[in-house]
Amino acid sequence: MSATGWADYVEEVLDVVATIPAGRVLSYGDIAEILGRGGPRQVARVMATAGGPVPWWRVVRADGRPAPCHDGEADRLLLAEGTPLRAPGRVDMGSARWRA
DNA sequence: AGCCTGACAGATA
DNA sequence: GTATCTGCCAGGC
Repeated sequence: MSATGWADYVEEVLDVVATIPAGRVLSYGDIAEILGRGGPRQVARVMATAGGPVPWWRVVRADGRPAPCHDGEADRLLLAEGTPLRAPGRVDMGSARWRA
């Protein structure tokens, strides 16, 4: 039952991203898993199309590397929020991974 | 209708 | 450690 349209999916994804506290991060696949539908590509698509009003920098790849867009900006923002970095420009998944 | 691209993920070399 | 391929799902041409 996927009576949910694209707009609803966008709202759910943005809602989850907006719920991520500062200093924590979630991977695209994690968000997809939390929602229970779609996939990492769909979450990424939402961020690319309507990820403006949300802290997109708190959404990183499974490797812990920030999204390829505004790379330097993501690093700066994550560092400013005190996100556990395993290396410069790389987030420590395992500590920074947020859980509801 | 088909083909290509992509803010991804996992495996392999 | 990085580079490359494939698989997945949806959108754009």
